[in-house]
Amino acid sequence: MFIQKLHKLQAQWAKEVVIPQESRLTYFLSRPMLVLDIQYEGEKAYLGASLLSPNQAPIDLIGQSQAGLAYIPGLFCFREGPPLLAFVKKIFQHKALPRPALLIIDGHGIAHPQKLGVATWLGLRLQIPTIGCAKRSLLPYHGELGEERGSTLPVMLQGEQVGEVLRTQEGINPLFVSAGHLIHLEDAHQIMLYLPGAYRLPDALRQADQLARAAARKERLERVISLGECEAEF
DNA sequence: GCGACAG
DNA sequence: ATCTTGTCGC
Ligand SMILES: [Mg+2]
Repeated sequence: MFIQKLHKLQAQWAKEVVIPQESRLTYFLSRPMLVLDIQYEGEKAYLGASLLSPNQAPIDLIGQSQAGLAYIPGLFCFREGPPLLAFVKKIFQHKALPRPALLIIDGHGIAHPQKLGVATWLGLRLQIPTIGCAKRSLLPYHGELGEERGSTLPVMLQGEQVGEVLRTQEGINPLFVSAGHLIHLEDAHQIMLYLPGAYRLPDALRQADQLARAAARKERLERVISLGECEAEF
């Protein structure tokens, strides 16, 4: 069946994932990073992004594309991957925008049954470091998470830690962080805690979500760069 | 076999 | 994700 072929593709791609041993935190924190999210209206995909550069105001970006497959848990990369890829490529081509050295995506990286979440998929396609940040876990985890900000619990897969449950604000439900590609969990952890914000989700993710939502409602936005239609590649 | 299951 | 107002609790 078609679904089985997609699983096989994921298993094949998972072999290409690179999780470095060394930290590059100082590098990541000194370069622009792009935080992404999507909203849908039928098959239309509306993209929103916050481009963060050190000591500069965030740049708001929106765009539109077409959803990939219907949503199937575990095969999320085939739905959101293509539109995200088209959007990011267009951002890279835009000569007036700084080129991000890291992408943060609303979804999982390798904290996935096949170690192929949407953040990993996008990292592989672009060969750029990516972090997956989800609001719910796909994999089981156990233990008592501390109430203070920064508390974590490991998310395991076949004896290997593939992600973490991370409390970003005291007494607030945690997020699920995992490396996507070309970065390790420790750096991803530090970066998620470094991102500004007083709520469960870092401000940049909230902003990306709101931008995508505003784009879906076709609102007239100021100080937002619209990249228009982004042709999704299968 | 059944239920769960990122967005 | 989306359909959608008020409402309960800190
Ligand atoms: Mg989302």
